[in-house]
Amino acid sequence: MRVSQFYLSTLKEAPAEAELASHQLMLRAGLIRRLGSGLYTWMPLGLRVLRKVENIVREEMDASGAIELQMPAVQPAELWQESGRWDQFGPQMLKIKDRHERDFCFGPTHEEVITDIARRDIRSYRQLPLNFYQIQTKFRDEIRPRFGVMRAREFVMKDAYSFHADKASLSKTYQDMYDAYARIFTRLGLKFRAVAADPGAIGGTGSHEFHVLADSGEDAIAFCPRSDYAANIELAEAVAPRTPRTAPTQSLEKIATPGVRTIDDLCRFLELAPAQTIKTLVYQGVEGLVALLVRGDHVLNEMKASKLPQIKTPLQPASEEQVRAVFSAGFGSLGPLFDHPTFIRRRPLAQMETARAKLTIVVDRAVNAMSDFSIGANEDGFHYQGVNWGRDLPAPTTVADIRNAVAGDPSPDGKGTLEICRGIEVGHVFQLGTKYSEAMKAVFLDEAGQSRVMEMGCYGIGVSRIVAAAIEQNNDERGIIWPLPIAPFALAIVPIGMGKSAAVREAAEKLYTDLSAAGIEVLLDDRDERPGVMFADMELIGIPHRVVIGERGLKQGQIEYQGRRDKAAQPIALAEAVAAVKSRVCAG
RNA sequence: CGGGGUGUAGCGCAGCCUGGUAGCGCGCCUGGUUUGGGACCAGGAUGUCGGGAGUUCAAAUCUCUCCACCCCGACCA
Repeated sequence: MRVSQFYLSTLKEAPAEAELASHQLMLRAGLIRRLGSGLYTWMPLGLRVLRKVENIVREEMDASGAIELQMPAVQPAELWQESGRWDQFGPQMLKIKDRHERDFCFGPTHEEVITDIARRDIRSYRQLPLNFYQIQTKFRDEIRPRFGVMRAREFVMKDAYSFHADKASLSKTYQDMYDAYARIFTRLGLKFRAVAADPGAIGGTGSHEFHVLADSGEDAIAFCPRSDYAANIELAEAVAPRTPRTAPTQSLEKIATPGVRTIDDLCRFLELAPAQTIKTLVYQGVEGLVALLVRGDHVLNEMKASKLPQIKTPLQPASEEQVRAVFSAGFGSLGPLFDHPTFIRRRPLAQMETARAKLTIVVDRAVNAMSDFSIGANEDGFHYQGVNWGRDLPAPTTVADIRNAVAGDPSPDGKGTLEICRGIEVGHVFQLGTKYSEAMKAVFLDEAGQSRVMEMGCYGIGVSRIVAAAIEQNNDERGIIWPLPIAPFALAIVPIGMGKSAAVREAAEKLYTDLSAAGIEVLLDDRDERPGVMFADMELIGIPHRVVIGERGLKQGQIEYQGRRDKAAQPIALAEAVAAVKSRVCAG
């Protein structure tokens, strides 16, 4: 490709709307242009990258035995009403009406459509298993689209859905997909990690996410460097501390803490470490309120909390009024000392009793192991210090894992200590089970002639997100550094003064022709711009390999080669240029 | 949805407080000189100052309202 016949539109300055490196670079390099919130045009250069990602995904899906099809982006409401998700999916789904006022949605996902296909087409166990996939545009009306195509509303996704006669077959395909995903992200040249994940809203049993590792990632991953344990922080088990509760050394003391509202305030006021305090978080329970006790330096895990049998779903914090009615204190001075004689002063006991009787207290494992800690006194402006379970108040009866794991926690597999890193979720595999096939009556006849519900799996890859994630992981102050497999071009030829010098022009043209014929994707910068402009552009758009041809070198029969990550250029004899460049490009 | 911020030429911004009819850099166009790291000289084009309403002799500037976009939050009591 010649630059003069292509379309490059680079920007010197990043548009103010972009914060993240990949977003800024995608705009500056002219890969994408924004149309509206979460809506992007893929410009020619960006589209080349997107297609490369798609093709790698397609090749590996095909190789794994999946079969490509394409479903409509617009889907009738009836299917979604049948699965129960028309209302359940919520405002993320873009609902539209046709001219007859019939309801449709722009598909946020395709379980319903594919299950409809399966129930119409598949009759016998002999037809199973099957794994269909498509690469297609989805629309999800995100609560807050951001970071360009990283979290866009309209985006390209590879989604696959498998159908099985039994769970064993589902497990096998699930494993096949897991392996295919590992191959895909390896081929894309990305540093990634597969992590155990929560099946979430889509439902089902087993689930893994694939994350591209990047500090700017929106997800936190807990992993153990000494084993293969890795899980999304939402799921990672926070086990009890290695050291059990120690005997009390301090005496109980009630302290006036005027104006103290947060754990930070408390620690400053009492000169304590947050790990010596307990925060009391109050939520709506199935019956009455539920107090969740988490160590001051820990973070409540909402997903774990919402799964507690005592908690009313969806997880909803108690109001200040509700809290006051039970604890006789407001936020900032709450604590668990329910049987302590100093508990509750301000209100008549009778009024308290009913609400109090219904209160449940759930204690995190780490809290259970604490001694000599500090908590709210259930009286505005007062805290207790030197509190100990079993002495000042009863030992906790309900202990559960309700917090996020943190770096330094013991690994749940017992093989070391957890570390935390951040990642961008680019793939997710689920074992759905029969959630959709049952709701939509996708059945088949087994060997015995019995009608049975199909087992299902589903497998997604965020194709457009991968482009952003790849940049997030591969860039420097000059711009993008594409991994070769997804680079829009493998090699840039930069001729210097080609308008003036016939020798430069001829050498550049010949090299362009020869290298193209050798199967290399070459971008020839034939704009006759000043060298600095061409260098800056080729670096910004991230072409992995570059050859510079100038009169200066040609006089010695030489051209220059420089890899995008190299510090300096190295001379190459013009006579051997094709072979020399080809070997470098093929080396990666 | 809550909080904060921004909207002025294609991009980045100043001007707004203190009202007098719009400017800078980059980019773009023409001509010339340049050509190994985002050139230089000369000339030039481009704005319903986000929309609407109001105040005023006069509004980019003040007031109201709507819209769009960005950031943070929507666990941390």
